[in-house]
Amino acid sequence: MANNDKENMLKKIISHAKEYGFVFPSSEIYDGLGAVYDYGQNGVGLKNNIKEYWWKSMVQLHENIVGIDAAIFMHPTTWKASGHVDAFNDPLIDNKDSKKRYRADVLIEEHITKIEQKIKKEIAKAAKRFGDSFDENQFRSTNPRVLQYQENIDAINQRFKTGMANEDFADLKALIEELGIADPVSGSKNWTDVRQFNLMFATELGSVAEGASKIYLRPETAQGIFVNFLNVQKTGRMKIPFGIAQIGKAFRNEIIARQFIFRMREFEQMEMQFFVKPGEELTWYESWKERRLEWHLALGLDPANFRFHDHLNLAHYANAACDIEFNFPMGFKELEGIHSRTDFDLKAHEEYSGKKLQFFDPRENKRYVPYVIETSIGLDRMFLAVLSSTYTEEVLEDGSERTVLKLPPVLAPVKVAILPLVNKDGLPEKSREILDLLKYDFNCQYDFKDAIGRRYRRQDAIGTPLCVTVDSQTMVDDTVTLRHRDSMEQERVAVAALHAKIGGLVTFSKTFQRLHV
RNA sequence: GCGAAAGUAGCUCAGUUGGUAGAGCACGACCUUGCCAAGGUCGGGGUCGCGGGUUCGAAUCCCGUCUUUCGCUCCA
Repeated sequence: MANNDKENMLKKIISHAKEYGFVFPSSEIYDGLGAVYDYGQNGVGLKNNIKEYWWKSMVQLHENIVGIDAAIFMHPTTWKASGHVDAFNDPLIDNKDSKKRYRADVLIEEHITKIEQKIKKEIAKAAKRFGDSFDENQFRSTNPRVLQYQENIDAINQRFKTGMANEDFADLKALIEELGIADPVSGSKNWTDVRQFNLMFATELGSVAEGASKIYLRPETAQGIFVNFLNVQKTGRMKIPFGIAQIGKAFRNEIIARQFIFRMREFEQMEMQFFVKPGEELTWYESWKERRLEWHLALGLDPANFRFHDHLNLAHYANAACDIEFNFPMGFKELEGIHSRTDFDLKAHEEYSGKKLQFFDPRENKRYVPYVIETSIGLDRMFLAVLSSTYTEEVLEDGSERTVLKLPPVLAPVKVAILPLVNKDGLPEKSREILDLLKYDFNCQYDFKDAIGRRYRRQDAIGTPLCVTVDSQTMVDDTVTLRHRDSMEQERVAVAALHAKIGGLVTFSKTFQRLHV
């Protein structure tokens, strides 16, 4: 029941997002493209505001954090150093009956091992029979059964290696079928095709004729920061501890990418790598954990929707790691990761590039590779978190319903709607005057169509926090009604006071004051 | 990739045993009017996901395919 409600909630949010121009399926007129989405006219506003909130809170509010914007393409060796090339190059095969997934190369290697065990058995038997006079090498080269086995192994091995080298997955599958390899769990021989599971999208740089080199679309933005560590540290005269922030796209060829914009093949990350003195990393790790949660809560989102999840199985590069999880419509899922990455990345880049990536500490007269605390938040996930937790269906006192996005005002794509009560008697002209007063500082929308109540509801649906309504009294005393989205309350405000009043409600300053920096 | 469900107008859906594709909302124009959606008149919009097959005739039956959602699986 609860699951059904949640499922329906996600569906409602998806259709609301589409209906009101927040998120569209990519290339929808061609039936869409799996796990790729486009942000619409309101979505881009919300997304940009989330970026701005993050960027300013990092770069503008911290003297020791600076930003960069690294290219999506990077030198191929980057991904060797980071471990991405080797870690994700496995040919995979699924058993259709047991639904288990295996590495095709491992299945074949295991099969070879089995044959080798048969040879060992033969040798053991013969050794028993011949006693001290037994010569293993001679036995191996003369015994017809062992020779047969060995020939078999050599044939398989050759075909296996050729198949792997040429990435001939069809032949690897044929080999598995010919050898009669069965699923170790179910005994089934009902296999799918062999597929390469490579998380990175590859393309060619330069012309093929000149010997094109394979380059990848970055699967994470972090490496762009690590390879620029020295550039930024030297040119910015940065002293440890300091951070480098970056917002940018990353690409992962997920086999299964689902759940709306939660897991996409093209997504955007907001990352900050904080470089610290070795030994101090865990203190900074704790500090950033708290500060990142604070950043979320400062928006006024319900604290019950957030929780920490500490990693028990740490990745090879980390000595502490946790997620900030958010209560999405699909349940609590990772929104942001905070990782103590040690000196793994910088050390790896030192090794592969041959360049020293170290910081010289003049006070201690010592040089060291800094340790790194990473905070990495998925922008699209943040977008979904904000959208899903602020989507509200309300029943009003008179029994009517309204759908309202209770977006934090700083994030709302439209800050103010300017609405002439009637489309005559000089009200449209007056409304446009007021629009000109506000539009340079706030994203405004002008709407004269339909009854005023309906126009309020339309603004509610896209999360506009404020509506300015121009009526006949405005023509007399130069005041307007200011209508508040969440309470639906109205107040009379002088046109001259409007700009300051709105500014106090929709700009970042108040939100920033809740941050400890 | 496996399994399940779905695909008809921008949205939500109806469409009888196979017989000329509909409604409400939304959208546009005009009229009326105005402080919390759904007054009036007129209008635009769909080769029913796509491709085959059966049939005199297919949105409807059959096969294939694509896409989406959910579960399994995966997620440095």
